[in-house]
This record gives sequence, structure tokens and C-alpha cells, in this order.
Amino acid sequence: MPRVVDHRQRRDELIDAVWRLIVDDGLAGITIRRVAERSGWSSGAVRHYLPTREAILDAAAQRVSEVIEERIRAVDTSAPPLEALARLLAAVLPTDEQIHRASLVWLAFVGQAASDAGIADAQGILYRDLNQLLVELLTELAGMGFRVDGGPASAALELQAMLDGLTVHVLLGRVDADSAQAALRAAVNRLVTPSPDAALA
Amino acid sequence: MPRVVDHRQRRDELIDAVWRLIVDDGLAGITIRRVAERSGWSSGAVRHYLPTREAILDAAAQRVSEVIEERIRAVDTSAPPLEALARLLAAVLPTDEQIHRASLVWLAFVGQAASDAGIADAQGILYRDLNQLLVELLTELAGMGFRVDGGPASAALELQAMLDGLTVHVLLGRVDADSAQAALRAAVNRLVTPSPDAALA
Amino acid sequence: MPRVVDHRQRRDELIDAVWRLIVDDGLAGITIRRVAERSGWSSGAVRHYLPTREAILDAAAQRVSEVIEERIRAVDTSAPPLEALARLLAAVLPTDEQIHRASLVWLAFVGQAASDAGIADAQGILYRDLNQLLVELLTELAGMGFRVDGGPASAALELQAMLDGLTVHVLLGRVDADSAQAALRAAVNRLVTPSPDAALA
Amino acid sequence: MPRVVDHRQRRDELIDAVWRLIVDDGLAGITIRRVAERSGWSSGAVRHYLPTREAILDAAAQRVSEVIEERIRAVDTSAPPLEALARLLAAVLPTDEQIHRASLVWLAFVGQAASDAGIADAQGILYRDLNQLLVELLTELAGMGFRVDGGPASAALELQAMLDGLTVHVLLGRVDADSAQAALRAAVNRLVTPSPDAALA
DNA sequence: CATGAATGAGTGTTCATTCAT
DNA sequence: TATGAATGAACACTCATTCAT
Repeated sequence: MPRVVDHRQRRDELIDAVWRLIVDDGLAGITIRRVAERSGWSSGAVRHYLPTREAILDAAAQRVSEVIEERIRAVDTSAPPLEALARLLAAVLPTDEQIHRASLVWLAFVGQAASDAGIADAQGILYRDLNQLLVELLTELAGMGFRVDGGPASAALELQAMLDGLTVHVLLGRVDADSAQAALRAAVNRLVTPSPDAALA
Repeated sequence: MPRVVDHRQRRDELIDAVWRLIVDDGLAGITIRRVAERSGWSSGAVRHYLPTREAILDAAAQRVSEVIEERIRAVDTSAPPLEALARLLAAVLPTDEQIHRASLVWLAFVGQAASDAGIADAQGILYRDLNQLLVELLTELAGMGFRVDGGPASAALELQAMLDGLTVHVLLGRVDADSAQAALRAAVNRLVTPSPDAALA
Repeated sequence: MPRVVDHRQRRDELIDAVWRLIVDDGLAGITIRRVAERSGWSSGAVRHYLPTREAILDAAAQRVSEVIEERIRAVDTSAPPLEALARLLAAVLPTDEQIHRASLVWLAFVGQAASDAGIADAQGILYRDLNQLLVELLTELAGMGFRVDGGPASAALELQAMLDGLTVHVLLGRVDADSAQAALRAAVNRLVTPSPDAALA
Repeated sequence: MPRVVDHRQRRDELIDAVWRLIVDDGLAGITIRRVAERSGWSSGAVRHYLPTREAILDAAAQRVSEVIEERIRAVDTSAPPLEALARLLAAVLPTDEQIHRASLVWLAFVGQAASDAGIADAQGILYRDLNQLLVELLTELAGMGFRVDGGPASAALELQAMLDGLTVHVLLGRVDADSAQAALRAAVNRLVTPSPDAALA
């Protein structure tokens, strides 16, 4: 049993080294040797936990999803739904160090997803999970009498697109994180409005 | 007199081969040998026009910008501004074969832009040019009495983020092109509305 | 535990292969692939011990100095000083197989020393060590009442020049080793003569 | 006829470029491309005068011999023979810019001569011509009543060895030109002495 | 005579991977 | 579990050489 913990921890150390390499040099900078050097282990030891280069990249990509999912789950959904929605979107925008790093790695993999099934899977799960959560929240809001323009599915699609687009632009230094967050809030306010009925009530 | 060769055309042939390789195998699939094989030229001949791997990638990235800029310029801006705006956004979404290919290559490079100055430059120019055009159109609309929510700069930022986000999702098969286009149109209609004054007139 | 290997011995094997290549084809014949073939190892294995071409050449050049220094140290300096001097010079002339091979490699590197600091260093050490030893012996002889024409420093310079010149000519087949040795002995006898005082005694 | 002059002149230009490359980077720095760049001609043009790399190197090596032979022939042999001998040796030591450059190129080729017949030939001719001239002068001196230690052939061998050895050491910065010249003069004076008979006369 | 386009072999080097210890 | 020796293919790049113009 303690062995398992060791194994998990060692793998995490290695994946962290992979992330650092990706942040510094991009995906092209990932080689087993460099992962070994960065992590302080021998290349043979790396192989025990991440046997091939593909495994290394898959693990790093999967970890991105895990980290972001964790942030999503950490959002307090007991708040008023409109506030919860805003917090959720804020949680996945690259606003602090942790999510910024994770997003940089995500960005590095996005281009690979088009021609690499493993990467596409890891990113697809993240996409679908967030999409599902957005649809749920928007459906809940609709049930509470809010007007959700175009319906929950369509609104979720718009928000998620804007979220990913803003993430790209923030990471590439074209937009600052505050403007991105403001833009996202404005979009939410335009998509989800108090219903006329509610206003009458 | 030396053999006469149309340098521009040969370069274009080679870049086309590079694009095909990127579409098929992603950026990692680009090697000088493969470019040579795909293009039907020897590796030495490739070197005449694209002397290093970096030059190959830069040329391919720059071509993305050129192709998309061309599509932007081809949009009929003499149409009513709201229609022109819609057409512009439709023109850069991956709806037909040409822009789909270009966008796939764009996507492959997006992740590299974070750690490669040359790529970042080529993509930055495209970003700024489109941003400027969006701001201009939205400013024009504001001048015509439309209400542009948050002002032209903010609205342009939102639209461009959604555009890039949708592009990513369409390319990765998460959203179909029609839904993307509909989402974009809906966003425009929510951002740009006939002013109350105009309604009275 | 990793496979246990005698690094020193493996390196020596490789350097020996390098020497054989230099003797056969000159410096221009040194490529990593050829070193691998000659030594019977794979190119990747060569890299373990001599990671770059420069390292290969430096190691080969350094070995020349080591081999010749060893021969110098092997000279019996307890013999009468005039005899010791003659033996020293004979030891570094290409008279037997070992020194002949070493001198051929030395010759191959001499031309490189003018534009390669690493080679120049390896050869410079050898030059200075031999020069110092010559000066010491000549000084000793002067102290014993011999007349050293021009003084020890000047005489050492002359002898070392003649030694290297003779080496070149022997290696290039212009002079046979016996004539070279005779010439060197004659030069010594002309430079170092019994003093008139001693003659009187 | 004027064509021939052109051809000769063009070749000389090219060989001069080769020399400059050798002086700067050593023999390994010689490539046809670099010769073309240095000379200001296209690589195709170089080929007209020096069709292969081997031809380039042979021409450069041969020119060394020509330049040095010219210097030898320029020595005034009408001077008193002992003086003429000193002047001859001084003329071929790297004392001025021209002979220094030529000697650097000579040095670069010396190591190649052991494994390259073409180079060996060019250098062999120079060696033999100088040897012959030395033997002649020494024989003449012997005929004039001087004592030539060991006889003209042996003395020539010694002087030529010292000359080449000193050249190497001067070029590699181990000995300055003045000391070299002094050493050579001292050696001459030791080898060639006024005969006792002559002294009586 | 002169150009430079084109070839394809060869270079040093890096790499993922295997495996004996 | 862990090491690092060993392999050999692949990489970017350079080169000498050929040849159409």
C-alpha cells in the first residue's frame, strides 16, 4: 500500500518536471533526457513511471485536466446561481499562478489534440465536463425564472468558447486577466437576464 | 545564365507541402526530409528556398496570417455594417475547406506562440489587424446610432475571443460550424442593438 | 546497479581506433562513424566516452603528449649527463614503432594547433615539458664544467628545433631514422664540449 | 593569349582566398562555398579554375612551394658564401608578413603530407630544392677552405631540420623570430668554420 | 565564361528505447 | 527498484559535385 503512494508521488514529481519544461520551452522541448535532468532522476528511473515519450505527454496532458477539474469542483456552488456561474468562469480563467501554469500547458497541447488521439481524449473530457456543468447551472437558472438567451445549451457553448478564446489571448499577452474576467462577466449578464415576469413580481 | 526559377512559386509549393504535413501529423511531424518528400523535391532543393527548419515553420505560420488576412480583405464592407460585421466573422470561422485548413495550421502554431517569438509575431499581427477592423466596424455602428454594449473596444475583445474559442472547438470536432456561426451571430445581436432613439424615429 | 564498465579502458580503446584512423587517412579521415566502425562500437556508444568530435580530437591529441611524456620519463637520467641527453633525444625521435605512430599523430595535429586552442594546449604542454628538461640537463652539464655554446636556454631551443624538424623529415620519408639520430648526436657534440679548463686538468 | 593571363590571374585570386581561409580557420575550414564567398565569385566560377576540392588544396599547397622558392631565388648569392648561406636561411624563416603567411599555410599542409600524395609531392619538391641549394653552398664553402662539419650533405640535413623545426615553433608562438634567426646563425657558425689551414695562410 | 538550381550523400548530434546488472 | 551502457535510427544541416541555362 505505501508503495502505491510512493509510485503516485514519484509520478507526480516527474509530471511536474514535464510541466516546467513545457512552460519554459514548449512541447518540442520535451525529451526523456530532459525530464530526467529536470526531475533529478536517471532516465532509467523515469522509464519506470512513464515508460515512453507518449506516456509522458499523455500524463502531462491528463494532469492539466485533473488540475482544472479540481479547480472547478472547488467552486462553491451553494452561492446564488448567477454568482456561482461567475465564480466558476473566474476559476478557470488564468488569473492566478496555478491556473496560469496549467493553462499554458493546456495551450501547448491544444494544437496537438487535432492530430493526437490521446491528447484529444484528455482535453475532450475536460471540455465535456465543464460544458455539462455550465448547462446544468444555466438550466437551473432558467428554472428559477431567469431568461437564458438561446437556451442553456447554446449559452453554454458561447460561454465556453469565450472562456477558451480569452484564455488563449491572456496567455499570449494580448489581453490582461482583469479585462478577460470583465468580458466574461459582461457576457454572462447579457446571456442571463432577470425574466420580465420576475420583474413584474 | 543560371537556370531560371520562379522563387515565389517554388516557395509556395513547399509551404503548401508543409501545411499538408501539419494538417496530417501536427507540428511534430515537420522534418526537412518529410517536407522534401511531400513536395517532391530533394532536401537540398528545399534548402534553397527555406534554409532551416525555423524558416520552414516561420514561413508556414506567416502564410496562415496571409491567407486569413486575404479572406478578411475579401469581405464586402459596403454592405450594411451589421451585415458586414456578420460576414467578417463568418469569413474567419472554419466554415469552408480553405479556412478550415488554414485554421488547423493556425491551431497547431498557437501553442508554440507562447515559447517561440517568430510564431508569436506572425500570429500577433493577425490578431491585431482583425482586432483593429472589429473596433472600426463597431465604432462605425456606434456612430450610426447603434448601442454597442461596453463600447467598441470591449465588444471587439469579446467577439474575437469567442471567434477564436469557437474556432478551436470546431476544429476539434466539439462544435459544428453552423452552431458556431449561429453562436457568433447571436453574440453580435446581443452586443450591438438598435438604439432606443432609433426605435422612436 | 548499472552495467559495470571500465571507463578508462573503453576510452583508451576508442582513442586507439582514432590513432589508427589518423595514421591511415590523416585528420580529415576522422568522423564519428568511422571511429565507431574501427573500434567495433556503435556510434551511440562512442558518444558515451567521447561525446563530440572535438572531444575525440582533443583526447587523441592529449594522448600523444601522454605517450611521449612517458617515453621521456622512461629515460634513465642516472647515466652520465651527456649520455642521458643523447638518450633523451633518441627516445623522442621516431625510431621505433610506438614513437613513430605517436609522432605521425603529433604531425597530423601540428598544423591544427595554429587554429585550434585545444590542440595547441596539448602540444604546448609537451613542448614546454621537454624544453624544461633539456634546459635542466644542459644547465647540469654547464655546472659540471662543460661548455654549453650560447648557454642552456639557447642550446635547448636549437636542439628542440632540430628534433622536431628531424621528426617531420623522418615521418615524411625524407630522412631515415639513423641519419636523424646521427645528426642529433653531432649537434649535441658541437653544442656541448669539454671545457678547456677540464682539458688542462 | 590575353585569355591565358586572365585565367592565371583569376586562379591566383582564388588561391589567395584559399590562403586567407587556411590562415584564419585551418585546413578544415576550406570548402568550395567558402572559397567562393571569400573570393567574391560564384561557386560555379570557382569550379572553372579549381574544379574540385582536391584541386583547390593542391593549388594552395603548390603555391606555398612557389612563393618560398621565389624567395630562395631572390637571395643574392653573389655575396660571400657564408653570408649568402645566412641570408638564404633568413629568407625562409617566418620573419616578415609574406613568408609568415606562406609558412602558416605550409604548416597546415605538413600534417596532410603524410597521408596525401599530392601534398607530399608539392612539399617534397620544395624540400629537395632547398636541400640541393644548401648542399651546393656548403660544398662551395668546403671548396673555399672552410671546414664543414660532417660534410655538406650532413650539414645541410641538420640546417634544414633546424630551419623547419624553428619555423614550426615560431608559427606556434613558442619562439620569436629573432631568437630563431640567432639560433640558425649560431648553428651555421658551429657547422662551418674557417679551416686551420686557411688561418695559417 | 558564368550562374546558381538541384542532387543526395555525409556530417555531428540527439533521441527513444532496450537491457544487463 | 534503479542505473546507465548500448543501440541505431532520425534529425538539421553542410558539402562536393553536376548541369541546364
